Amino acid sequence: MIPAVAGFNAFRKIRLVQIDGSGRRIYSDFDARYVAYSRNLPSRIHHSIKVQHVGNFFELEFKDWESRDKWRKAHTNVELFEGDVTPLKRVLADNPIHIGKQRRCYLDIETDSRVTPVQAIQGMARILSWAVVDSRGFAFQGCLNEDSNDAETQLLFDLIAALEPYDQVSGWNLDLFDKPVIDERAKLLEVKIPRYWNWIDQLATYKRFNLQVATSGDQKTSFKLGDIAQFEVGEGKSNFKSNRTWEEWAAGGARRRAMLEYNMQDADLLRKIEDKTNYLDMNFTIAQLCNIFPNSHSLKPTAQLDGYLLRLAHEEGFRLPSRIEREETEKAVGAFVSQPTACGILKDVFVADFSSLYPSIIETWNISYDTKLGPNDTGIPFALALNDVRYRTDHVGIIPRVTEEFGKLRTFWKSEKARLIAAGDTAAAKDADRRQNGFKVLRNSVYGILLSEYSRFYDKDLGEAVTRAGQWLIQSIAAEGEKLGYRNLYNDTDGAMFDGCTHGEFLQFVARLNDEYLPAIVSDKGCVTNRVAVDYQEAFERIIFPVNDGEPASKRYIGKFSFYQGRAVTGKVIEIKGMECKRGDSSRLGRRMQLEVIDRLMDGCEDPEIFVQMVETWKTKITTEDIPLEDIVMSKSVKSIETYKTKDVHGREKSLPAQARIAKELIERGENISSGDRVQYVVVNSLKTPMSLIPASDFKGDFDRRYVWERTYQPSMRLLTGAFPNDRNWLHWTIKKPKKKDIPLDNQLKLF
DNA sequence: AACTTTGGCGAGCGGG
DNA sequence: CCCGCTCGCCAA
Repeated sequence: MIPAVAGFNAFRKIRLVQIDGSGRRIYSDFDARYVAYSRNLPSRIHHSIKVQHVGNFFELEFKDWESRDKWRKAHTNVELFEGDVTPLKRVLADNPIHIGKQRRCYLDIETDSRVTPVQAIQGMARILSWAVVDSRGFAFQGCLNEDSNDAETQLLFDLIAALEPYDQVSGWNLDLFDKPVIDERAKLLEVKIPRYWNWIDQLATYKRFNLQVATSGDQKTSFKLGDIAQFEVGEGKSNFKSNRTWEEWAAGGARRRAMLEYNMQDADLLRKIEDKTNYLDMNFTIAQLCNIFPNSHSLKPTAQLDGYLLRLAHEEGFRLPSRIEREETEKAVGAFVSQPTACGILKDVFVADFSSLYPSIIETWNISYDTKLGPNDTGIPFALALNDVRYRTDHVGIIPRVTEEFGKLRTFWKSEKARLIAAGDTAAAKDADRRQNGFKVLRNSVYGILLSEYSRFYDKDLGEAVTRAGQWLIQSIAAEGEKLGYRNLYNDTDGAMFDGCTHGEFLQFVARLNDEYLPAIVSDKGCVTNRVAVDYQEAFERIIFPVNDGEPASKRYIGKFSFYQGRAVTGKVIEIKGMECKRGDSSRLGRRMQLEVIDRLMDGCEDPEIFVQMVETWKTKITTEDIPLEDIVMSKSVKSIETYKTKDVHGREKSLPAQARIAKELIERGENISSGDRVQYVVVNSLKTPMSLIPASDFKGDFDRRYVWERTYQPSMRLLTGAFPNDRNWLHWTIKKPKKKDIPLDNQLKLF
């Protein structure tokens, strides 16, 4: 196996990079090949297309990307495989290459603050300084000597030299700022940037991996480096004014040194964040498992699965479908979600969960592009999917084969982890843990690519076979529970909640589902092997669904566990789903008040009067006292400004949403706000339509107190209505006039 | 030579 | 006052 740390195009060649014993790069070149595979030889092949047998396929080789593309478009009737694959991906799939360990560094640059960030990424700002830190903490720095092209050229040369010993370069918002700035300046100054680095955006990496871990709303209000560093490593940025880099650089002496220090501090924060989170390491592990280089692109599931599957296909002599450009894809139906069937403080609620529902369905029904039967295919044994599409069962399909493999590899690395921990090898155990988690990530992303229009595996029949089976299974076990006299409270996708039974009864129920019921109903559909199973791991001592407009809401609840991860719980273990306190776009005071209410409710307080007092206290505080800015600002992310709908359905002009109006204003002032960035604003008058707002940075003390109270109270009100639906009129403390239908007379509340 | 999915909630906007 | 729509964010 060749351990390659990087690879890139180099004029009709693909150049792979290896590292020798003394850390020097060794290059090996491969032909850049533009190929496609076909089962049959298409008639009248032009002589410029080279054809040869490869396994059971004909390999068609074209002279370049354009000619392959043109031929594909002109011959859509010919079933071509892997006809989209880039030469680099081809080399990685077809050769005994594995992704070598990366020598990683962290990079941050400072640029001329006199031009806007938007202009800076167009190449209009000089780079004033750079800082590079590596995993061991070794640091390097460069500073512009004078305001001239020659000096900046030297600065870039020095940067290239500093990066030279590394393979992977990480930076915060690297893809949307530092990298484009460097590229543009290098182009302008005619400096050639080597191609052998894997550039990875640490912000994008953080966002991707942080999605999976439970976090509070407070942590989600900002993804600025300083705020994330504060949260992860308890260390913020200094008070250097980053919008005055030019002045500080120009002043020279101590002020210039302060700028350099600030620059270096940021680069070092990147290292500290990684040391804490290991997200870049996690991504490297996944990239390595998939035979792709660990750059920003490697964060995407399509890239990961493509890398893994192209290699597997090459090794085993099958071929993957070509990715085709689609106009637009039809929407597929997804999971089943029910509305909770009860309100109040519900006690002793039991949860049955399907383990790895979608992968287990794929394996059970053998759902794959290569097992799907057409309406005219007869005489072949099949499993019948719930969308009436049949999947042959006489061989295991590629897609289930892969989910199964991911599952087995995960099990293997889990046991390795345990073995290594027992052996006292913590470093290797950590690595094993990353691998088991990597295979979990990969296994769960397989379903996504069946319904992604950008994926070579897109097929609505495959994706819907999965989701409809899921709907059918969850509804089936919900009905089975009801047959036993349990009350089915709520279901979402793969989990069903019941009350009206005991722990022992529920254990038996779940055992019977697994031993008899599920195997029987699945076998009825023609499935040969059953991989579908439910797990009983959680029970709630109490659970509350919030209520809005008299209806309990789906996707939201608070609960206190009595049984968690398969074990009895004695302490206070709380679960909060979907509530405002977990959201980064809710009001800070709303989160605070809601957490206080949740805390009391979960402590077992069932006296509404206590909560009435709590509401009164909060209301007095908010309607009379001073409130700091941080409690008043709203924070939301924005998309790129052109993508907002400016017209309503009748074609009339309509105003943009609040966050977009603020973003637009900030962009006009020259700030660098791009898709995914968050903006902060204060509502000055909520009675106007549209509301009057100001950017948080303009705050001088003027804000709408009524609005702040509504945003604070509503999240708690809905929970209190859920807990005590008939004891109080919780609308009493709202400021906007209550609607008639909201007056909570018993006969007007549905469902209970 | 680059984009995992659908379901659902609540805020805000504006028309009828 | 009600409703349909968009948007951001979360559950799975």
